[in-house]
Amino acid sequence: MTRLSEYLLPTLKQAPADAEAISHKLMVRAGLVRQMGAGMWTWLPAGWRVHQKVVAIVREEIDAIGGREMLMPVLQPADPWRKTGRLQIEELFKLEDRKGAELVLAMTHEEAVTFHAAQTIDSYRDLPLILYHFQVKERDEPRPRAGVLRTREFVMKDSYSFDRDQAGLEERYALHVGAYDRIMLRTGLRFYRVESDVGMMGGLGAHEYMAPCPAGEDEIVLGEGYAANVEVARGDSRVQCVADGDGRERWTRDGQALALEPAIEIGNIFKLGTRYSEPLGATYLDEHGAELPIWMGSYGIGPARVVAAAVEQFADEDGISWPVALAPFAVHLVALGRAGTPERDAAELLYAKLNEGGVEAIYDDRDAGVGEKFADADLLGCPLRLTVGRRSLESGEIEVHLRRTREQTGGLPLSADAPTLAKAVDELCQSLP
RNA sequence: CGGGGAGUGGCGCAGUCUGGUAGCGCACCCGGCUGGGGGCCGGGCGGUCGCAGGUUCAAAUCCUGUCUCCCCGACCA
Repeated sequence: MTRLSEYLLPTLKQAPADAEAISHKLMVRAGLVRQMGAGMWTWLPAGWRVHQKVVAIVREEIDAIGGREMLMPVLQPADPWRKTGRLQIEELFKLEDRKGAELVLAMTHEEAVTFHAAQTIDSYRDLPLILYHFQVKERDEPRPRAGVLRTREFVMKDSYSFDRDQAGLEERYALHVGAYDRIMLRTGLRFYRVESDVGMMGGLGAHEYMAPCPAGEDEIVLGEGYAANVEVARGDSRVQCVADGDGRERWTRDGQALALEPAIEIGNIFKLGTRYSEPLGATYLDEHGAELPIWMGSYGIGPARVVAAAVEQFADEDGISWPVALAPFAVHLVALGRAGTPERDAAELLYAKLNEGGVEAIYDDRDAGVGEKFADADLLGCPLRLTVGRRSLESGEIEVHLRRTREQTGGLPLSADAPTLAKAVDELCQSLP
């Protein structure tokens, strides 16, 4: 039951002056998030619903490949970080407790999960295994930016795979590629899976999931059947990059023109190998009693970035236009007329029926003008807007407006019962991107 | 970390150059009208001007220090 009159949706006519990125402006204007400090953001009720939509999709797909959800702490002893050599990373928050013991705020959870793997995995019989959690990450970013896109604290789904050898790791990695592909497809985002630099993480391979959008921090190179991040493309012998007269770069692959697009990284997957299991002593005994290091993989996805990328990709001049899978509500019901009027009574009845039918709806029952209500509905960006006013009473129909296309579809009968309404809404949603 | 910009009511801004005790729009509260795209009229509430120190009879305004935030770049395990 979500009546706007009893909700917290602080929409704004003007964006904060210091906001630059589309997602930053719109997410604040639509009442989804508010800032507390540099790189520190609060998710307000409607924004958190969207975030949780992403979380639910991710959870389903990681569960489907056999992931086991758990929860590890953010506050951790410094020791494992010292052992893996990551204690001196500048982005790592370090602190002491009252006794002077060294602690860190985890920026990711390889140390923690490997620490526990060392404790609890003893035999080849315990493998393979996929563990994951949704947990806050803390990073002392030199420069947080663009609203929720680059923050110092954010929730991440990170999963970790454990195998007895490299072949097993390849299998677990392939399972994650499949899960990540399905996750991204389900969100409705436009995305690319690109090979990425393995950097200092070890040379076994990595991919990034990139969502093209104007606020993107990275650049990807795109062609027919080809997508790579810039670093990888530069190392590809078939790819050529020449500067033209204006100092701009022209990319080609086998002579075919490639496009350069800004994108944000919404997920990444790494083959870690024994990078963490060796220093932390995560080993198992094989059939012959030999002690061997566990082969690991690490797989991250940032729901907040998925949300921001969706805003960036589908926004228009009036506000957000969510993909159905991420929308805070499927339906934004607008009631016209004051409380006590017949049209308002009809809206109330419709709202009750939507709830009864299990439709996720936000109901604008405020005593506000039409313009304000429609403007807020456009801003918030729910895929379907249903309007009940005098016209509805005359025609006997609820007006249906599609946010993405601004299409006014044939009305639904006001007299429809709850199951019929739910079915109609569901069918409409399925026809939408 | 380098470069640039900004801190005045919840949001957007003016006032600072040329010191005289804070103003506008929106939002909010009350009353009335209106009711299909941020509507209208009237009446209100709310800010020791980021913080600290200094100069002065007097500081949002001048001086010094400091904190915070934003943008570009570097960075981004």
